[in-house]
Amino acid sequence: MSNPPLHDWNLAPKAAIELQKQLAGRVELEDRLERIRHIAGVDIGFEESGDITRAAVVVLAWPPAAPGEFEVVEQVVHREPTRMPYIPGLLSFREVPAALAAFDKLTTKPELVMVDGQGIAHPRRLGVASHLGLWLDLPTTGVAKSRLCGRHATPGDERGDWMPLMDGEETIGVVLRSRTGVKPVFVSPGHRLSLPTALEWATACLGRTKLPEPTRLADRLASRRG
DNA sequence: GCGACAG
DNA sequence: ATCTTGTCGC
Repeated sequence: MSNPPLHDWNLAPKAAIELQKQLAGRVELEDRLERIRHIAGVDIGFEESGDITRAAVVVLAWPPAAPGEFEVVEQVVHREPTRMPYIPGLLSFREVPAALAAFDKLTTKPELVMVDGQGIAHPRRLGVASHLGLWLDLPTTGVAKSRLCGRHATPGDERGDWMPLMDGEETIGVVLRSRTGVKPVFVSPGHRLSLPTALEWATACLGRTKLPEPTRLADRLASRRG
């Protein structure tokens, strides 16, 4: 893949926050997708007590052979020294550099990328999925296991039930019951796609577990299990 | 000042 | 995120 215009990642919190406000203005929430043939899942894990950051990308073929049965086309792992501590709201500065390096190793070019974390459901509308989407210049959607910001009612108990995630009058994502009887996931568009489309793809990629297949497989690989 | 807080 | 065994439930 090409080398996106990287900025300085090692910024002080205050400077990082200002940069997020700038970059948020570049995020596109209109659908701008190519025909989907490959969907990538991305996640980051840590080794050596957190000293090593491990980025994993798994590419799945679309459509699946059978509902919920995806074929893994390619998967890569990239390890590098951890550069930033975890600070709520500034997650992308800790994870995106490693994710970009992992994408550089990728041979397949996905038309859609699912990221473990928030898209625009972020205080400044620049969660890790949005930030990564800008630098990859690819459609991305965020699927997080818990809430960062916003308020919402409890979605129904049936798989597929959802409720909007609101920040004041603004709808920033949806809380989706991805599996009956399990805590819901938080879906929000990252870049180059709308919320309805983000929800459609997150739902379309569901297997029989809580997380959509792209993110679930990347999660396993990043935690050196898969 | 007091909570809340993706991974 | 990560450290960790068994155990409850479909």
